[in-house]
Amino acid sequence: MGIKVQLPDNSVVEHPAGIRPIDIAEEISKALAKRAIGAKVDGKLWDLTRPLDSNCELRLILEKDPEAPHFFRHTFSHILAQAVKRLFGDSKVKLGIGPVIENGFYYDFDIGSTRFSEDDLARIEEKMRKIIEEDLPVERFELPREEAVELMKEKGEDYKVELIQELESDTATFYKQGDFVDLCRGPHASSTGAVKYFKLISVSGAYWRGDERNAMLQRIYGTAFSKKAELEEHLKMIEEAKKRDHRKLGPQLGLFGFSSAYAPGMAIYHPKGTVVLNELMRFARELHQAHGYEEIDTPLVMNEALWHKSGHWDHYRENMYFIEKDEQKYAIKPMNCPGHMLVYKADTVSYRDLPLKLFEFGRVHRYERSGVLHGLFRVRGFIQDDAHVFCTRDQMEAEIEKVIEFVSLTYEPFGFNYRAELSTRPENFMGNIESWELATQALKNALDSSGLEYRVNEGDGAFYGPKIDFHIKDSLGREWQCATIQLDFLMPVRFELTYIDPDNREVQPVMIHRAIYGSIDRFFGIIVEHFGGAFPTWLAPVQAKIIAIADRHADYAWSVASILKKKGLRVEVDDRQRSTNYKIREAQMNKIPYMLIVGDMEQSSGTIAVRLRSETDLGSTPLEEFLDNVLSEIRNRSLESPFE
RNA sequence: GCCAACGUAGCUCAACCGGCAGAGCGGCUCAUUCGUAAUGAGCAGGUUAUGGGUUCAAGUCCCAUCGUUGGCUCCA
Repeated sequence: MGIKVQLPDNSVVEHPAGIRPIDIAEEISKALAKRAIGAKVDGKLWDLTRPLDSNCELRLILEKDPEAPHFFRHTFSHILAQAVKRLFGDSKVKLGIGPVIENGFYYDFDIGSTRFSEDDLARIEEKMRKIIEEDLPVERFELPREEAVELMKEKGEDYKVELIQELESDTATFYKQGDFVDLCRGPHASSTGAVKYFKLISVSGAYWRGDERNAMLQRIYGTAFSKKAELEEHLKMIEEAKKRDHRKLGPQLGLFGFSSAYAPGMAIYHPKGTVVLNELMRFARELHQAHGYEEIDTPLVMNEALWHKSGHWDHYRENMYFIEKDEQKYAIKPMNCPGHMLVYKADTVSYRDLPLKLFEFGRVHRYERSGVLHGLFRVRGFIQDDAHVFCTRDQMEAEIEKVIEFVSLTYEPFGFNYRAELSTRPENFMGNIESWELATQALKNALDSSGLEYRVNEGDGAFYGPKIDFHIKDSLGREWQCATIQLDFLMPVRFELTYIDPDNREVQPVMIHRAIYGSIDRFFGIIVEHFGGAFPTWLAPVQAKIIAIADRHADYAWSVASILKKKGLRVEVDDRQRSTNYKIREAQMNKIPYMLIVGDMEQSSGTIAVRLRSETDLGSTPLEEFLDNVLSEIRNRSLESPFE
């Protein structure tokens, strides 16, 4: 019986059933067969050696194809498991799961009370290289569920047994390479010799199936690429990321610090960091004012009763801090919404007042488990640029569109790429399905008309409403969640919010909860890493450093400083008795945008010698010319210096 | 919270098998007056995270606490 196989160039070849993609590749050319790592059959990833048994479309996956890493990374994870079994004993090692992840793979192991050490990684790597050298063929086979369970029981693979028993299909797929057999959906490279460049990265604990009630397994992470250069670039990127780490740069540049003994999880902003924070807030404030938001300020500490009413007591208590005084119980706010409710309710609202937009730089505190704290990215106290838009149902979609536009305006001066995610109704939702449908559709429509790239996360919304999250891609390609737009069905009900409609009836408003920076602290951390500490001039804590060459230039340096300061520039004078080289080096390492060097020449001609942190030396420049350019650079919140 | 590693001067890191806590940078003082990434000399700086234990002797070994770092479904 023949089957018809359609190739990407639309040609169709006929072969007997059972032919393998690798055979077809060889028929086309030996070289092609050698370069192929896998195949795609009717859109599904397929092993090169897995027989084709019906008419299909076939595409070979070469090293350069985006699907290629899936094949070899998955095989790497099996080689890792095989190496661990060889080193620590087949019967001692129980396997968890070993999937492909971005840039690499991992495998979870249960090896009893033994722990992998960092040194073990080198030994395991060595053993892996040996398995690659052995060039073991990777073979796929299927077993009926019962037999599959038998096989895994026999091998003492308790976790695999659990997985098979939960399978939906009647058969389980296995892959075998030499003495190693693993339950696996596949696909894989066709032999252990077909994979090349990898490195084991780290070892850590991981709960079986990510549930902390389950056993703690040990996870080994690895990274793998098809080209050596790619692997090296990835490793270099990790190094680069370390250099840009805001936890390192922050203290180094005098921006902020942490007092782990006295305030774990709370950032302490020093003068320079506070300048940046204030600039971020000034920018946000300008935008909010221009877009019809009214700024408010609500208390940090409010009576516990408020939090019962808002529902936070029921749903968020674990993350809240409490205080008792005068036999009254108070909570430190973890969110700003209840405070905003009080502002809304202070007056009778007319439909003419809508949309009503209340905005606050709200400082919130949330208890986070010690293990999840991470620099400024995950803290226990932070400031949100938080606002609530109250509007009618008819206004809802237009208002969401405006917020999406607002996100783009806010991110523009930072040069970020970002994308959105829409999260829809979860299982434990509140309210009725119709409003959920309506709201989700409104979010979707607004996203569609924005032209923004977005992904849908079904069932990932908050219990009180659907939401859009925005993820910023930084200069190293890593993503961070910042802005969020959430519809809240719960709060207007709990606080009995109303407005008076044209027919003089009380109607419940729609409430949109949104933050653009999200947490200003996290956003700060992101831009520290994004710019590697070299902030655009409008954000730089010190915008210009005036460097006097010798003592006799100090007065002139200070007079230049005073002129610049009067124009609102943030300047410092360095008239210390150090060499010019020393002072330039220091300013350079502090990533100050402009170094203004003044000596005899400048003093006599009333100029300044401008050096950029990019090391460009502009030479003597009239003060006016410098000022005009820098002031407009700052006013425009430019990313680039006008002198570049 | 859980698993692992770690915690020595402001920072980066030494201190062998348990035997006098040290260096560079930074800071301060003095000399030097310097033209685009480090001038030289000197001085100060420590209850080795905290608390307990073992020992003639603890930064080092043991226990506890606190903190930091990497991770804790990207679902065979």
